[in-house]
Amino acid sequence: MSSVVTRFAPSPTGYLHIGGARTALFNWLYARRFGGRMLLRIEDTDRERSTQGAIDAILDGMRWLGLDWDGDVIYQYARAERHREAAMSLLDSGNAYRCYATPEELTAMREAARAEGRPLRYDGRWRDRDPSDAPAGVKPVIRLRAPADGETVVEDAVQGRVVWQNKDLDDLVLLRSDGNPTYMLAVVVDDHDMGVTQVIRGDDHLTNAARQRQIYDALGWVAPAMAHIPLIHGADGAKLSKRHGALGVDAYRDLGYLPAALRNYLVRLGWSHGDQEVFSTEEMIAAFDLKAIGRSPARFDFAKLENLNGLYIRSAADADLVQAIADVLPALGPSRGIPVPMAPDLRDRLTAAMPGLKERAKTLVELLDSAYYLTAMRPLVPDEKAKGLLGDEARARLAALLPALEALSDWDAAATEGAVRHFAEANGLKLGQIAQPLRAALTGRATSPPVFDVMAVLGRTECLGRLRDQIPA
RNA sequence: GCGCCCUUCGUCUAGCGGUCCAGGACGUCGCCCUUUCACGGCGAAAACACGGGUUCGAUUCCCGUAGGGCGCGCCA
Repeated sequence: MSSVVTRFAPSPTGYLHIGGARTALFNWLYARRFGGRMLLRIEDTDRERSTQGAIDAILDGMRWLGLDWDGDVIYQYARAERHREAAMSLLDSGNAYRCYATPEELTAMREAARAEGRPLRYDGRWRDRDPSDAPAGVKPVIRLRAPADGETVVEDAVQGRVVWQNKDLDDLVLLRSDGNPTYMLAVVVDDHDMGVTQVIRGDDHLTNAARQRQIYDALGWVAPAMAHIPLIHGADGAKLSKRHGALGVDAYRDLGYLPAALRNYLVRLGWSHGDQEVFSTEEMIAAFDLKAIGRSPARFDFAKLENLNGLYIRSAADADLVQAIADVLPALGPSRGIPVPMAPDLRDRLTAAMPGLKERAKTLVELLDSAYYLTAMRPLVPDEKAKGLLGDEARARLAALLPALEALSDWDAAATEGAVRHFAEANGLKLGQIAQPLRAALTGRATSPPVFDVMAVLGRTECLGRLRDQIPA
């Protein structure tokens, strides 16, 4: 009874995209669910395209999402010698052979096949050829001598039993002509050596699973259990591209999404647990199950993510939200009118205003925008809608109200509300007729948290000042 | 072209042969609450791709068709 080992194995050729993030999440949940470990392996055998920047972005993305891995990060390329060994042993056992076909030759072969409507597969031209035919000066690749007949079967935890006829699978390259392993070989050797018991990855790898199964068999190893999860599509149903939501997770952070909300959204994309929509991390771990993963691709829906994010914002602690804003602030740039880093007194006022603000924001960015009134300098510049609320009549009312506010000894929400309500009653006004101009004068906007709460946060001096700014001379 | 996979409201999904004139959530619309906007509450419209079987009975099982996706690299 070996304990569960999963792995997340991104190739460092770009940021951690949303599909990769979900794959990581599922691997993480599965490992946590069964008290196992999740390993992280960077698949950097493509020396041309792998970059340190991408590695950093992936690691940062996972940390931000709260997905930790067990043990050290494993770099696949560092294990190339071990992969070569495996290829050589396959050569020795007759399960692999040298192929001297040049890249140009193979391209021509594929083009001819395409033109004639034949399958685009390597034709095995060196499979049984005598080594003495080897052309001089051509460095060979090493190919797997895959079984020609019969079938290859993958028992997939999500896809079920999937069967390929071996005649439809060609002899894949194990070792390139420069002696470096291919992905197909490296994955098999690494998963085996790392003791991986459960592979969970995107179903773009399903065909690879069959070919990898053949390598396992040739090596005489037992293949890990497989689970191929459906891909995430864009809102239009087409493959997720940069045009849709295929942003790096760092972009979601900068858009003002909370990691917990993104995790919750992602886990419900393709997976379900009855009618439950909201999951704490603990609940997710307790409920996660490969069997409940669907087989059809899911479309990414920003509206639902936003809704969930709003829910997480509303239920977050005020201080945590202020900290979260402080954290994204540098990425948002100076255009928000808030100095970076945030001054301590602003932090305090933001925290005080948070109960009213968080109720009406779906993202941290909205939260920040709605805090405009806290940071705005006198005299405020009202936006168009606020201007509409500050006509001559409204400003005259504010002028009439001013003395009552000035006379207040206590300045809290209850006191100001009492004064304003009394004023409205005495003048035969509906509360909105005075509260709305008040809001516009104090916040420069037509919408805000409850205006008496705003007044309490802003304080007497600032409020009276902003009111006088609007009163006709 | 060949192989594999998929197909329930606009979207994410529940459903594992009768409980389904199909349930939940987001979104949309309406009403209520209300100093604005939100939140919250109540309600509405909205789906089993199509055609054959199997069965007393199919959303559920099988086979086709159509549509979509993925793969077919000395990329991963």
